[in-house]
Amino acid sequence: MATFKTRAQFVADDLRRRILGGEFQGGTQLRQDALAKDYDVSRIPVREALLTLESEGLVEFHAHRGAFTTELSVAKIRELFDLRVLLETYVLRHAISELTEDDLLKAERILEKYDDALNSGGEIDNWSEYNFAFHQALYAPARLPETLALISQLNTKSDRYIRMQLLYTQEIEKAEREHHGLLDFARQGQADEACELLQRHIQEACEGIVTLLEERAQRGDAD
Amino acid sequence: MATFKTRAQFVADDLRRRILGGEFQGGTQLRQDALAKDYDVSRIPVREALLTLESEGLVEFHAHRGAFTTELSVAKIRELFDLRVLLETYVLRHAISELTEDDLLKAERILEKYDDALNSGGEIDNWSEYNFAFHQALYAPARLPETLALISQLNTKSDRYIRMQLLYTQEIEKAEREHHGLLDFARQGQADEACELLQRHIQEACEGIVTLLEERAQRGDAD
DNA sequence: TCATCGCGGTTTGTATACAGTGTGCAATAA
DNA sequence: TTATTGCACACTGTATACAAACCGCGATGA
Repeated sequence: MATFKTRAQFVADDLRRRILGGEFQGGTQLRQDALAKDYDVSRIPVREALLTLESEGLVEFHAHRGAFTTELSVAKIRELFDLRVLLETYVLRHAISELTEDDLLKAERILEKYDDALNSGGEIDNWSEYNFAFHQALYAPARLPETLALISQLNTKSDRYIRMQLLYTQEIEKAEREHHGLLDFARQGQADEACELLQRHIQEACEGIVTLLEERAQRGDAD
Repeated sequence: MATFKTRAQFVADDLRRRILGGEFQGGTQLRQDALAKDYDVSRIPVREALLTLESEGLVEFHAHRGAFTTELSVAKIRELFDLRVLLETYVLRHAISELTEDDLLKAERILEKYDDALNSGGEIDNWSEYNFAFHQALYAPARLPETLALISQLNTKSDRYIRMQLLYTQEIEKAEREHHGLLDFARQGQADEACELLQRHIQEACEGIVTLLEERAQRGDAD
């Protein structure tokens, strides 16, 4: 497991972080030469990293023109979040019927760490990771690895927008309350209630993002 | 759109065809050098092709050990088909509420072509393509491109097993009848009935594959 | 004025060459 | 005989070098 990273993987991981962190505007071209100099490697591992990111939906290749960061339309964002509702409620329901005490403890521990981080100052950067880790922990007992991989894929694609919303609105506390609610329902085996809460949790986040994007579009903002 | 293929894309497309066609046993190593000679290109485009196929789930990379074709466990196959049911009934329901006469005609035309191919002899090789084209045509009116992309991904991953089932059992006629049934329900706007049929259609194919794999495992077959 | 063509520079795509890692076999010792 | 070490080979991962495609700008002509 501790298989040490190849240069291409390293570049892919770091570039993913930078893209999700909002360092590039949507649609900007990622010059292979510049990236190669950034990381002090040749263009080969850079190209391979970009291919990986393409498969994750973060960049797009155009033959002989290179790689560009992607930008999602409002319609696509809505579609992704609808898919998340479909897949995540599906897997949550399966998980709840298989939950052990140990699973609950693990999820709880992540939630606590996240609470601490929240109280000790707004470390928004890795909030996104905590958030996803909590959801993963809650879903893991379902033992549906392919499904979890799909969910992970959808989350990666929409991650930039989730972060944006958290930066500009103060919805973290709300998300936190809902996470506690999810865990409580799960502990009591109330699958229907948990799924309903999860659905609202995802849909309201989506609406928050959409209104933010539309406000921005109306102001003609580029930043 | 007629953007001409790069060598890497060409290799990826052909290699995908070969893998899905069953040319390689699951788990066999794909030597970059050998493939490069096969296609008379250098190893660079071969590596990029393999990376693309990795993102499609057809091969797996192990650092410093190369690429191996994947093999799915029965549990994973079941999981993939369950996901197909979930996503395809979801998108079919959306499609039916948006269907135009034109959409129906397009789907019908594909079905007819497929009927012809079936009557004029068992061209199983591209049956798989017809099958997927028909489903896509039926789903297209939903206008959910991200969802269709996910469905396409799931189909690619399970394609090898679908072909295997078709080769060893005589289920094509059954699938054909069900396709006509789907189209009829769609035409009449009977979403519930269509989704139920679709669900059976997918689940029974899955069971066929699973029994085939289990028979094979019991016989200790390698081929 | 505006469209079209062509050319040079820039950037991507690919071949070749080299470095680093894993693997298997042989030699050695217990 | 069996376990272990070390070496050689094979293959992957990456750097460098070259070929080909795109893009922008200026010249040319209607």
